[in-house]
Parts: sequence; C-alpha cells; structure tokens
Amino acid sequence: MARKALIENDALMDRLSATFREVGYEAASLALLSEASGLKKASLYHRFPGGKEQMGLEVLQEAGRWLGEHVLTPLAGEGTPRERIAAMTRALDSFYQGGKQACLLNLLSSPIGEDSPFKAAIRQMMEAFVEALARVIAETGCPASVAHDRAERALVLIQGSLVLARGLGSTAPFRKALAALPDELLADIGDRA
Amino acid sequence: MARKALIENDALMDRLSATFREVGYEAASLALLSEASGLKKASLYHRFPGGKEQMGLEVLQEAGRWLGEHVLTPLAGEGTPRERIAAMTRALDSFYQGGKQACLLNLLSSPIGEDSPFKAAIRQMMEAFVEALARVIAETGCPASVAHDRAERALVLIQGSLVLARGLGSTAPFRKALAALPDELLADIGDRA
DNA sequence: GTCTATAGTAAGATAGAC
DNA sequence: GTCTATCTTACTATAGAC
Repeated sequence: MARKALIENDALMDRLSATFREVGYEAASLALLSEASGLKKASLYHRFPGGKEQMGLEVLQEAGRWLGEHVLTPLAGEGTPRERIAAMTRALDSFYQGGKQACLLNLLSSPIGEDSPFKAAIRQMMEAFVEALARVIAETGCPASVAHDRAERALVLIQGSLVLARGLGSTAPFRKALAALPDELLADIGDRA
Repeated sequence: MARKALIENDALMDRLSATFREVGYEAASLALLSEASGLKKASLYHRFPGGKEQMGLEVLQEAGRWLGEHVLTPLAGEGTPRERIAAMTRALDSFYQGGKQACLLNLLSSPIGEDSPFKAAIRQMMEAFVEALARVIAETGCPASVAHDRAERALVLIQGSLVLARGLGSTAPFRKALAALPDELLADIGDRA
C-alpha cells in the first residue's frame, strides 16, 4: 500500500458499528460516522464505495462473524449444555456491553413486507442463533420443537430486554434477562443438563 | 373555524403514528408524513408548529391515552385477573395489528444516557404498563416483587417478539408470545386466578 | 386551514490534489 | 489512503396568497 491507513480495519468497523447501534441507521449521518471514525467523508467513500449502505452491510457481516466465532461455535463445542449456555451469556454480555449497547438486528431492521438491503442478513443471523441454541437445548433430551421454541424465546428475551433498557434508561432489564437465561432454557431437565 | 379540516384529528394522528412506526422517527421525513396524511408540509406545520418533534410527542401522548383507556383501565377494572389479562392481550393484538406494526416505544427511543424529547414519555408509559400489570398479578397472591418481575417480563416479551417479527419477516413470534402470556403471568397460582 | 413557493441547511456522494 | 472543495439532492422550516 502506498500510504498508511489512519485506522485499522477492525477498529474502523468497531466505530461504525457503535455509531449505528447508538443512534440507528438513519440518524447515523456521514458527518457522524466521520467524526466517530476519525476519517473524513471522502476517506470513508474510498473504503466503502457503496456509501452508508455498504457500511451498514459490512458492519452487519462483521457482527455475523463475531456471532459465529464467539457464540455459535462455542454453542456447538465442548462442555455440558449448561456450560456452553453460560459461555453464550458471557459473550452476549460483552457484546451488548451489559445492556448499554443496542442491537444492530433491531436498529437496522425494516417493516414487515418491505425489503431493505439488510433484511436477508438480519434474518439469517436471527435464524442461525436460534438454530444453534435449539441444538444445545435439544441435546438435553427435550423435543426439537420445544427446543426451538425455547431458543426463539431466548432471542425474544434478549431483544426485548435491550428495548426496555433503552426505554427505561437502565441496563437492569438486560442484566436480569441474561442472568435468568440458563436456568430458563434448561428448566425441567434436571441433571441431564 | 374558518375553513374545514381535510382530515379529522384522530385520523391524522393515526396516519402520523403509523408512519413513525413503519419507518422509524428519523426516516419519517415531512415528505413521507405529508403523503401519509394527505396534508401538505405547510399544513402540517400549521397543526404542529414544533415540527416533527411535536408530531412525535403528540403521537406518543396519543398512544399513552390509548394505552390508558384500552389496557391500563381494563387491567384495573372488573373480572378475574385471567379475564383482565386476556382483555389486555386482545387490546395489544389490535394495537400492534397482530405483530405487523412496530412499537413507538422502540422506534422513538434513544441511547442510554442521552436524552431525547421522547425519553420521559417512553419511560412513563413503560413504567405505567408494568405497574398496572403487576397489580393484577399481585392480586393472585404472589409477592409484589415477583408480580413486578413477571409484569416487566411481559413487556420484554412483547417488545422482543415485535423485534423478531420484524427481523424474521413474520408475525408468528408476536402471536406466539401474546398467546402464551396469560398462562405465563398466572403460572403456579392455581385456582386463585 | 390549506396551499404554492421558497428560503436555508444538512444530507449523501464525487472530483481531484497530495 | 487521506484530504479539501464541491455538487446535487433532500431535508426541515417559513412566508404569504387564498
């Protein structure tokens, strides 16, 4: 490369992601994204020729990779279901900064029926999460449909608690929801877990 | 009045509310709000001198009144707890159009720590809902803290299921969450409910 | 109360120098 | 790869006729 990048790619994606998650996609103006990243608008366009939409997509893909590495893979890995689910809640706690940071899957989503550039990615990530979690729960011996419902419910609780955290101005709902997750997902299973 | 209004106030608020809930506050441009209401931009400013912010506030207040009349008051009214909670789910099903419409409390909310013009109203509505629901649950004999946690959990489930409905492009999560609410809120209470 | 017309600003996006 | 400067468009908001 001819000249050195002022900001490493990972750090850049982090800043952009944080901005989207703080103010939402529409409110994340290029001026704001520029300020957050330390790069001028033209520099952002050099890195993302597709503009803001490309930034949103890449940030989403980056989040997908993070989810895969820190949540989905551990869920499919070693240890008892309870251990793997505990690892998941630790990862999510860090990802959402204890409830202070919102979720891209909420802030980049679009109305039912209409299609946005992010729709497919959001849906994929939600489904992948539910599927991975359902597999762990199913290992404890409960029917696949029950496992799926519980996994979906976990995602509902995470997203909903983040909404309440924002609305109430307190991270308590998220922290409570996360703390209750393991017992809830593995309820009525006894020592099989 | 000198000239007749082209649209009744209730209908106007409905259209504005629907637009905010569909695309979010930031993406709801005056052009979009004008198209949705059938009023030109200047006419909207005549009705809302404070511009979009005033529209958002009044739409939120209107939603607060609806919540009071169709949810909070019935929750505090006649009938068994189970009957009142069933009435609540029916009202919410209609309010969110079976999961097709998002929630203002999510789409108008702002990051934790920062204050928006809507913050106080959103928080008040969330707290009022939780409190009213907690009172009903407490009637069945469970401790106040348990009742409060369950009520807050109900709001988490509603909000979270609406997020999933958007993300997955299906109203199923919302409908499932709503259908499961009564039994969930009144679990382990037996015939006291 | 609604409108057309327009001001003023901020948005997304590009061109071209270094 | 980053920048300054600029373009075009869309936005919020206002003025004033009817």
